Amino acid sequence: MPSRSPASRTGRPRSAAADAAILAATRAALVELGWSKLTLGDVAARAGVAKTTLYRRWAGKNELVVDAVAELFDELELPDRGSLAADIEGVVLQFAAILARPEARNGLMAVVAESTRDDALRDRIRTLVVERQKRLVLQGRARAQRRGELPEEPDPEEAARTVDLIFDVVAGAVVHRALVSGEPADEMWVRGFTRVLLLGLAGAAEDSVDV
Amino acid sequence: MPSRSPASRTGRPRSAAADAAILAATRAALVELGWSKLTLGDVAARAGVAKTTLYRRWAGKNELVVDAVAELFDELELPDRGSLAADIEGVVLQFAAILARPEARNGLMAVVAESTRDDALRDRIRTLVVERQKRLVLQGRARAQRRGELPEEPDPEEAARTVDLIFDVVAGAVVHRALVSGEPADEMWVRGFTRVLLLGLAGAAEDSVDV
Amino acid sequence: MPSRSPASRTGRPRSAAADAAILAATRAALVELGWSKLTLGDVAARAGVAKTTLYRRWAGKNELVVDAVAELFDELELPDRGSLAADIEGVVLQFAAILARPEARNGLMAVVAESTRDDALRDRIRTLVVERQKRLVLQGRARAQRRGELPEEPDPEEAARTVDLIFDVVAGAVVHRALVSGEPADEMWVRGFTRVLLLGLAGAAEDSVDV
Amino acid sequence: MPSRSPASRTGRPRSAAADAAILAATRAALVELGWSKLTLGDVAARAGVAKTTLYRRWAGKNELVVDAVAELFDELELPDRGSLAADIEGVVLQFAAILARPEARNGLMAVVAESTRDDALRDRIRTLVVERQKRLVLQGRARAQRRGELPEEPDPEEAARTVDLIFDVVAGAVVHRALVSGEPADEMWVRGFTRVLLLGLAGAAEDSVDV
DNA sequence: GTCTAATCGAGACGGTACGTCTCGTCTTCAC
DNA sequence: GTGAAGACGAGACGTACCGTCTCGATTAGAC
Repeated sequence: MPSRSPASRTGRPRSAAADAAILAATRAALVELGWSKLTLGDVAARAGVAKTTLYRRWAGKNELVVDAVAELFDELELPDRGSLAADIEGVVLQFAAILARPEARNGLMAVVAESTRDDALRDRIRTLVVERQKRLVLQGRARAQRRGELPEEPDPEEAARTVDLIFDVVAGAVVHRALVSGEPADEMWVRGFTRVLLLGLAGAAEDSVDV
Repeated sequence: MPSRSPASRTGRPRSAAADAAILAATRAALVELGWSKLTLGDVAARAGVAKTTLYRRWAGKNELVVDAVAELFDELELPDRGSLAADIEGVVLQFAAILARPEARNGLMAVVAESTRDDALRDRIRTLVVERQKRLVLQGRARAQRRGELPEEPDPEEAARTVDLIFDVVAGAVVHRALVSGEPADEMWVRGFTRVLLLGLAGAAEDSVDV
Repeated sequence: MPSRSPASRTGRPRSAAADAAILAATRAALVELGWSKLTLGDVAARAGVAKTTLYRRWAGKNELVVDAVAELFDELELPDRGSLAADIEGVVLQFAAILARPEARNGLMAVVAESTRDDALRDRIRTLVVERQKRLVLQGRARAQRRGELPEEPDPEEAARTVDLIFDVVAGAVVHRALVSGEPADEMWVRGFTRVLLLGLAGAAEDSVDV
Repeated sequence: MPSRSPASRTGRPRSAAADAAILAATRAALVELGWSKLTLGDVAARAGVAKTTLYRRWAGKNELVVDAVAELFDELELPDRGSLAADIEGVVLQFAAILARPEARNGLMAVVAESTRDDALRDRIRTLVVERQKRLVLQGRARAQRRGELPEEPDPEEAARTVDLIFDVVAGAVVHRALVSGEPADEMWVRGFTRVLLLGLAGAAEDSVDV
């Protein structure tokens, strides 16, 4: 995901191996040092790469960390546990498990903090992390509709709003539980949370039908 | 909130005005520079104070920023809008308004990120920010019970768990909406969110009675 | 003057124009940047040549600059102004004029400085600059002998020592005047200097005859 | 000789020992590495001093090296060997001995080269090295006048011009002999050079009386 | 009305990392 | 095989902050 000059045919090509080594080194440094003590010089040294190579590909620490962290969330997948509630519980537990890893919790929160002052960075996070994982919500809804647990959505705009709300509530609550409250998002908590969420959504859907 | 040596009777006392000036300067620096570019030297200069004075009172940047940000959330209060739903909507909107201020969004997320690697810092945040604002949930429940909107809680442990869940969901969802999704937590969104939350909680309460 | 591999018959021959372009670019860079800020990458770019080409032909910055500067002194020639004193004054003024050019003064002194730690470089300077210009002293003496201003030298070893002394005194004094004292080596100064030099040499010659 | 802010009474005073350590470290680095490979970071490390301390006191490499080298020439003194010629020979030999030291020859030539592009640097060299050592010429003349070897100078302006000429010729010739020709300025060469110089000056003085 | 001790400002100190620059080499494609 | 292009590992640049220290100058309570 490092930036490349658009059309350059001549000259020595960039080493493909270097990218992977740099991202892995970044995650290792996040684990050991955390975002605020992570230095690009140290990452370069861990990756066995010169500082210039790193700066040639990434604009700075934030972009690098976003790319390194984004890869972590690609592991998420929607398990088929037979019911919508069970599926959600499964993916939420996976999400909590990733957030339990120090490189994810520290790196993610730090770049989110930085992104409050850097719109380009916020877009990068949205593109590489948030929008990318909304696939899970969409898959879950489609599967539940196939099972007959959920009706077809008549209004696509309303449907999109609901997806966003679900994502904000799920991601927000799990992150807050894990990082701010400092309590584990364990099976028991997840079951309670999922129940509230599904009942709330079901109730809200009925209401809007009534109205 | 700066630490003081326990028993010092003699000598020149610390300037009381300096504390306030330093915290205000910290917030101003957060607005202009953000957490990552904020330097204690700069804060000292803004406050018209020597670096030594600052280091004498705070252990480091994180502690200082937590103190500076915590004050912001003390403005929150539970409005009396006649119904539980309206009260919640009101306080969530206030919370969203504070999170729209750059010193709050940036400072808060940065120290949360740091706190993932520093237990003492996480405790400081919990004490000064999170636990301090749970009063809003407690007040809201008490008022709703007086109004008859909510029954008395029979099980105090279950009640505490519910308070925590509410706090995680509310704070997490609003923060995620505002900072990660980058969409405004405006009145329309807050109404939808509150409906889902209250219906979910009500449904879950019925269920647990059944079971 | 760049080094060439001794026997290379096959393949594309080296561009002859490139050599001249590189030396000219080197002088231009000396004027603009001076020796210490001159970079080979910049010279290559000015000459419209790849860095590889430059490194294939010169071992480094010092060798390149010596070659570029040495060409400047080939302009010197002994004018025929009718008398030994006038001839010397003429050539000294020419020398001073070259030393007034920034690429000469800066490039020459810099490589002399470097040569104090690099014997190969000192030899290169001696061969390409110093020995090459001693021709002027030899020509001047021969012409003065034809005119009857100077006697034939009986002792060739003593004659060589005198040539060296003259060269050290002339070159050294003019360089010191121009670069260290920072005063112009103008016609008035040159006349005074030449008078002292010739009277000194004449007196020394008489003495050695007496003894 | 490092620059100091003119009137600063408050704050921690600068370490006096650091100056001496830095200048000594500079000379040691000149011996080992030469001017062009000398780095300020290395000098700081040798002196047991932080880079910032060095940059706080000197503007850059050139200023530092001038100061470090200038101290070397303060060792020069005019010996009393009984006659003007012998005194000159003595001091020239001392000068040649200093120029035989690598830190002097390399450092001096390098800053002279740099000074061709930096007027402030040229003034610094002139003040700290050249003008400072003209005392030797003045002492020598005064002593010779006391001995009756030289007449009193009637015209002070002419006298100053002669001092400058002597300095250019002596310093220039010795430097050229030692650094460019690469031959030793040994006793034999110095005797020959001194004879030419004194005879030339004597002859020129007579001439100007005649005219 | 001292004495005394901790405060205050100022700023130098030894460090560390920054992001940029240039080095000289290497690797690729085009002629 | 040469040349242009440009990536590569290496390492110095000069700057900015770090958190500590050393100063002289205030302060205010204890004596």
